[in-house]
Amino acid sequence: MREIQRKWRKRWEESGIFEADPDPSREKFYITVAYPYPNSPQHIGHGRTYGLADAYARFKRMRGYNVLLPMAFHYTGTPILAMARRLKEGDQELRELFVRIYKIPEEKVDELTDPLKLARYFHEEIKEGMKLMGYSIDWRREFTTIDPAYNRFITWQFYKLKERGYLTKGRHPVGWCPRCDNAVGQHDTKGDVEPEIGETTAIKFRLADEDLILPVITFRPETVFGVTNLWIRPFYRYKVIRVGEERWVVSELAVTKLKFQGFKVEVVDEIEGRELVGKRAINPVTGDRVIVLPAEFVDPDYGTGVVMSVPAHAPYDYLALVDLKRDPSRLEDFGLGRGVVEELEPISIIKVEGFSDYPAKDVVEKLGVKDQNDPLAEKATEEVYSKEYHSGVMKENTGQFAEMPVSKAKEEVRKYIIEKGLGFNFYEIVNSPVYCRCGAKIVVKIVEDQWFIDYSNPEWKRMAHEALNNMRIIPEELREEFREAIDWMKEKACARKSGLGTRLPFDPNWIIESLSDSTIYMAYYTLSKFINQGKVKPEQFTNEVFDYIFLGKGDPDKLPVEREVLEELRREFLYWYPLDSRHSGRDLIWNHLTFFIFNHVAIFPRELWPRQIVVNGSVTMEGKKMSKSFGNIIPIRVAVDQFGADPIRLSVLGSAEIQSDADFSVQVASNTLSKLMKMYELSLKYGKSRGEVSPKRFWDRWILSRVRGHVEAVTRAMEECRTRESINHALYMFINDLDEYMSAVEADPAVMWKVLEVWARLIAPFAPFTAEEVWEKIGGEGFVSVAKWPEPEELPSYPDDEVAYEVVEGVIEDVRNVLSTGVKGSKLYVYVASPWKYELFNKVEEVKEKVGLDPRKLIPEVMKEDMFRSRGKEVANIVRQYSTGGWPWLKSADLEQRYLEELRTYMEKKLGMEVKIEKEDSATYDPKGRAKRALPGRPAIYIEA
RNA sequence: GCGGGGGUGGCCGAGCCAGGUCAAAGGCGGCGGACUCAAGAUCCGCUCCCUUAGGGGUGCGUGGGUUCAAAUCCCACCCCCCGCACCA
Repeated sequence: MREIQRKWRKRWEESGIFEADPDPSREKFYITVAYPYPNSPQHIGHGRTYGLADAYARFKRMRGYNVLLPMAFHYTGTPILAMARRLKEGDQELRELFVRIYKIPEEKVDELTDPLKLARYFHEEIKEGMKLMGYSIDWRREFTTIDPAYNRFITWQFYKLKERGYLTKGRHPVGWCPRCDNAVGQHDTKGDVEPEIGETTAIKFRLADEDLILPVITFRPETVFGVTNLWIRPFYRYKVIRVGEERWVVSELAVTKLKFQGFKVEVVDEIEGRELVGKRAINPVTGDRVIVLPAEFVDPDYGTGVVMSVPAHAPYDYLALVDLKRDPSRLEDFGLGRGVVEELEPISIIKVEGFSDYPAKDVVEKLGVKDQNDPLAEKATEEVYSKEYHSGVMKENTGQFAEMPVSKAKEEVRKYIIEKGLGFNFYEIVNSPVYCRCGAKIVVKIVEDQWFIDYSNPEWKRMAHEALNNMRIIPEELREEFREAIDWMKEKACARKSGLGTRLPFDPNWIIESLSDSTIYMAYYTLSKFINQGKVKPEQFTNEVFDYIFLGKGDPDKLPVEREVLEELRREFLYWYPLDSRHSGRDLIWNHLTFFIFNHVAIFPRELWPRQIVVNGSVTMEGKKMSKSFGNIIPIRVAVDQFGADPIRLSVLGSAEIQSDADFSVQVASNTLSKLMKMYELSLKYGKSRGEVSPKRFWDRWILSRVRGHVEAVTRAMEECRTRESINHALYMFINDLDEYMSAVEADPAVMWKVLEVWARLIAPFAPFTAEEVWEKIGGEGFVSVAKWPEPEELPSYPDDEVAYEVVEGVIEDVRNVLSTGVKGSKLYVYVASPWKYELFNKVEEVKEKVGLDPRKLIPEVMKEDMFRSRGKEVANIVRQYSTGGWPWLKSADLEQRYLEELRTYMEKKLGMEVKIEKEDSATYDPKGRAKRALPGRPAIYIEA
């Protein structure tokens, strides 16, 4: 197998059969797959999308299209940087992964601390894997997204977007590491945690007797009406800061947060939390005086380090209050009497169906939460929140918000607070603490001047919908999801300060991020060939040149590219565009694929909008999700070495239809291999037996007819990328039939040759190596990869023979059924039904066109004829049986009898009994009177010892 | 919550759009047999319950409905998975 793979890889490469150039005489088909991100090797999971695209490309190619399938590499972004850095920092876990799972030599790993080397390394690794898998890619068009020419292309794209008013600038919150002074994404955090940013409302509580403000933050501004007290950490030094004319008390980290969120703050003093304990603060919304109480659970790193307490509706606050009531002695340390606590009672402000006035209390009791440190408290909080949010209504003690549903009040109260200057917007890391790899806690920074692509633009959305409506989506079920995705799109931050990629031309501090520089690159493949061939220099790609190539604008004589080359570029682009099929994984619907639609409609004219999107599910490994932690990721190179490219291709594409997850299993792969080997061996045996196919025997006709059926089925299925069904027919069912043929009868060499000749072509999109080898062995011309796709018409059709086979199989099954009851016998009598029953069946077939299969209508209709009416009851019974849907049957008793005779020895062999064919009407032997049970397609049987 | 997709036999999974040959493809697992000294691989048969001459019952998340006929169509309910971004 390895030898075969090597051989054909080499021949394909040398012959250049997958290199596609414009050819106006042929219809083109342009397919692209999402290019890989080279920060890890390719594994079996990638074989899904690439394998499908390749099989589809090969199929289309064989159907006569001039097919282009190019490939490039996506270097843009930060993960490559982050990974190289981790390696440099000596991350053992990562090193282990590289060495043990990715099988990278130890000494090589050290070199990969350089991000570019890392990218290049995996780039080559992935490319090698693609070649090993036999993908029919035109490598002349390869590029990376940091190539100067590509950068120019992206630059042009962004000029276009700006020109059309699709770029905007604004404020935007991001996760930020104060120590590294940089934006932090998931891959920059310890444990790869995505920092989730939430918008909270900060509410300013002013001390009653002092000019100090305690700001508190909350996700539930509407609960401000239920505040009973504030919590402060007693033994912690807070900062006193000046903000405008006001003096605020906040924790140290909060000072940083406020700065990053655009506040001008100045630290003027410090104050110990306990100094504030016992003081009264004014609830700015209600005007209530609430007491400041000490609580160790207050985390100074969360929010402002001061929190408001709403015991009626927040389980944590309720629990804290209960604890304090249970043991008020702690308060004495702060010079507070017990009375202070005793007078604190939860204030109910929300009514919820099925709960008392104090939902927090209800849920805490229901779940049996012990105290504030009980992990169940989190769950309780979620439950209360969700219940109140969705079905809660504000009570009459909430002033203008009374009777408002909580979900609405939340927004209204928040607006009110901000408009009246009683508080402000504050962003917080929801899942804090999240740590940067450097160890610092991540905060939220409001980035000013952030660039956005404005996908919220209604006119743009309308065009995107239009494009979608004219596009074929495979599988069709996902169209709805695309619709949603388009509607849901809003401004997308499209640039960041670090990472690899292209700089924003009009604001070079920014680098275009990776999802935004990969939306229309399919157009660029039509040009990259010329760059790689040296026909054009990157510097020659000016905006005006692109305008001409892609949009046909401008004066071609005034451009820095020779007229001839320029026209060639334009022709090349116009030949391949529009894109015929875009392939990618399911996870990219909500970003890449939708951006792909948006950007195409933004930049290109209607006639160049993409025609089709194909989306596939992922791959599991022996039924389990692939993940680093399971250690079940097999790099492609390792897998190919172990199982062979064809078996991997077949088992991944054959195990699931497009929308669901495929599974890779070692067992299936090795079964597949042995099936392929079997066909290969047959090609050795029958490779030279080409001859005229003149099927005289039943089995010859049958196998040819069946093969024809498989050709039809695979062709139909592949047009819709249904690889599972295709492979089922092209491999499993095909071989089953062939086995049946060969075991039933001595194979006819000419028939075998023909069957193999068709098979090699049928399997070529899925198992190209084996197909080429078989093709060669049978003396096929050229490469099977570019041979003509088989047409059903190449094979004869024998529907009667196929029906006869099913009838006989039915008989065999019935006999086995009877034998399983303990009956023993060595002779089988098979009785063919009387001719009048065939006439009855014919009649029913005819009548059912008019009245359907309803027996109540069928029977009277049939009874109109005397010959049936005279057999009244029997006919009624038969019709009733048949009206359950019917079964395959041959058109006449003679025909059925002839077939049964022809297949008599087959039945004898299968059943190990002597078989006699009799007629119902003239049975020579029928001791038990079975013959009368015979029906067309269901001969009666009798077994005798 | 909103949006999308689903619930099928021991498990995975087809079938559902176009209702009838659906006790329901295929695979895995299990059982039995052939081959083998043996194991593995391979091949053959069985694998819901009852019955034992090709029969019957139950059955495709739950409950209703439409129909001569429902895994498939309609309604309601329950449950599960995925997405909700600035990140590849």
